[in-house]
Amino acid sequence: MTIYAAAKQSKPLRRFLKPQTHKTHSSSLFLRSLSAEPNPPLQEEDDESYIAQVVQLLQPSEKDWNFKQLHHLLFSDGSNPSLSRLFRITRRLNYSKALDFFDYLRANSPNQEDSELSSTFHAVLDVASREPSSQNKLLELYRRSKELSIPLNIKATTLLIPCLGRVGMVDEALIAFNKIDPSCKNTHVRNLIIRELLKWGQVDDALHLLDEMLEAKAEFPPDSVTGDFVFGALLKRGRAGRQISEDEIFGLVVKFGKHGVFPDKLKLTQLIMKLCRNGKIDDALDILYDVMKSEGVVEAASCNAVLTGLGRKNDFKRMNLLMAEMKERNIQPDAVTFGIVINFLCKSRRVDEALEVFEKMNGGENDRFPVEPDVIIYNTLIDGLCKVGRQEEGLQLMERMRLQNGCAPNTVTYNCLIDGFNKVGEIERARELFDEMEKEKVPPSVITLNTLVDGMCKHGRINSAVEFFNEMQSDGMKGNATTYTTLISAFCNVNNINKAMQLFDEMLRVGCTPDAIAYYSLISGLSRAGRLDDASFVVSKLKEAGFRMDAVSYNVLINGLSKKSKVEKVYEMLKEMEENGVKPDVITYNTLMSYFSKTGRLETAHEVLRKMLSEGLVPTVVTYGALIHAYCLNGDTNEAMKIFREMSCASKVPPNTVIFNILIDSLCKRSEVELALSLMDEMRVKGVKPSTTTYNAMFKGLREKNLLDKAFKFMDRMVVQACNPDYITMEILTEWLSAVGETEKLRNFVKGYEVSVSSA
DNA sequence: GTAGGGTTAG
Repeated sequence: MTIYAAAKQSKPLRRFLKPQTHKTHSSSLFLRSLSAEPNPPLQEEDDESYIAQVVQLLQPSEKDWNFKQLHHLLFSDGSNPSLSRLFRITRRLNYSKALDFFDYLRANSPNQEDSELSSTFHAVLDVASREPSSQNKLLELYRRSKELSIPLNIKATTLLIPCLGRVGMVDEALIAFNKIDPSCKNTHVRNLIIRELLKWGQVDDALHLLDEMLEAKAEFPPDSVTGDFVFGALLKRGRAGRQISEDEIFGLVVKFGKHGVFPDKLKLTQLIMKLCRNGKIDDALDILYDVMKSEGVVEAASCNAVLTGLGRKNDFKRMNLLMAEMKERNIQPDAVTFGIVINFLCKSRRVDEALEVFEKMNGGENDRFPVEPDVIIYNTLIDGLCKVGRQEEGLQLMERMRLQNGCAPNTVTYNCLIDGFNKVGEIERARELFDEMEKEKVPPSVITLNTLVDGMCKHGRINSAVEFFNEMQSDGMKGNATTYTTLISAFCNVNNINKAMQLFDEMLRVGCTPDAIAYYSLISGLSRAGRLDDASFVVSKLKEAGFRMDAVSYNVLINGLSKKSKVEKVYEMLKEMEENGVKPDVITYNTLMSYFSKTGRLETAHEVLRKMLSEGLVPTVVTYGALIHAYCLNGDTNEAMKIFREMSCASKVPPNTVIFNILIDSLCKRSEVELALSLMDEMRVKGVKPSTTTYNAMFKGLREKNLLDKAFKFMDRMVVQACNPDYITMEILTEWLSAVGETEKLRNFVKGYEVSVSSA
């Protein structure tokens, strides 16, 4: 509908254009119009001939107008013609004539009123809007109206707002809107101005006007058009102006709902997705239930969006409630709905429940709408099975897929299975599956490549991995950042830093852009290898590439630097962190504390602890470990024991094996073996498992006091607990037991492990 | 629906 057609339908104008037919009138006009029916009313006939005459007079160019006759026709009885007549005359002229006529009226009309000017000006605008290059003409007219202070009526403003908006003169549009009489500000004109305000990012102005419309008893409430573009605007983001917060979105949707205006199916789903993405699941659910209750159209997609959000929050209870609600309201679940539930169960390692849902979805007796599982659902299940080590069942499910029409295994299916066999160390089976892909004409992807490369790396076959990568490359497949990161990390882990660096260079050379993870991995590898200059070089490259250092990467560097006692550099790093707005975390503080503790700087360690607490960070078992270690190294086992007692009761951080090890080692070294033994008991009582280090410390202490029986007891316990001795254990025991002629016991000890290995 | 990464104490 054109703007003109819309105007024609609105009431005030119709009153001008049509004969008066008010039933309460007993005037002659009323009778005449009645008697004239069904023929055109006389009034209109009169108007028509009058208008035709005036228009005729206006046909020559302005200088040739018959001003006398014109004046006579227009103003002969001393009063101006009706607004309706002027409007209709003007609308029959072309743009330039209309403008001339308007100027003539302004100059000559004897009793000039705002309404007359406004109405005629509106007619000029209307003419302009239907001519070529209407945009420029309207803008010109707008400027003119300001220059000459011509008041704009609602119709004129309605025409001008979109035109001003189009060229970004949104402030002017708002001024024009504000000048309209409040009682005329109908929904249509409000829609126009709000739309422009939103378009140009003037969110606050828009929301303010919207609020007026959304009031409970608003005179001009929102309509479906309002809803349409407001909901649309709520979905867009990152455009000019401030962001509309999720809370505002929720509030608006609710208020629209109170006026019976709801987002359409698609927008509802998108709004819900947006809310869910930002953690506003409760709001998303509220909106969904609102629409359901108002009997709006809700389809599975909207419910699926909420189900996804609930799944992410691990809220299985409400997932079930929503599905029950869907059933009640006859909202048919689709494959995606089942996929979400199955995926949730698989990711929570509840694979058997996932399989139950799967069996029910198309075969269950109580389901009115059977849904065929699709490839994605099969793949989800196969991945779920593989992730809990049931890759054989995964294989069976793949066979079952082949039996279902249109559900052939694809690349993802194979990738999941290959990863499954990799994770349990069955590299050969993984490789066989890869070969099977070629036979089955399922193309491998870069993920297939990376999965196999990772499997080989994780099982100590880095060279095979490189070889395989090269083969794939000669087959035309390209690696990506993940491929290189996998290999780089693998080489770092075996301390082959040069090879790692070489791969990084290769990655750049072949035009594969490293991502942040690639940089982080190399930085970590270099730091751990003590090559801090190389590490900081890579840091500079990371920054050049536009990535940012995060707390973890700084921690890696700080740890590396403190291991090399480069304290000044550590402080430099801390300063840089602050400058870059990266807050030190618990691990940063723990790293610092353990460095100062190890180097005997107890006071500095305490200072770090104070700072950490003042930052609101909660000490962990590692924090206590560092502190206890510091006191032990200072020879103050009493204070160490005091902290040990405090940590479990006051701070509720239970000590772990490492804490006990520190204390037992220190006590044994100070010949307080009895106390160490009592800690061993405490470990048993508290269910903290001793490690090889624990036993080694204990054996050293016991040897000093020659407490053989106790040593034998611990040797038995090590065997029972399958706690493997290391070379230190063997050194202590061999030396001690040989010296006292108990080599038989030592032999049995070693044999015990052989037995446990063979039985396993 | 599938792949890669880095941090602290003995």
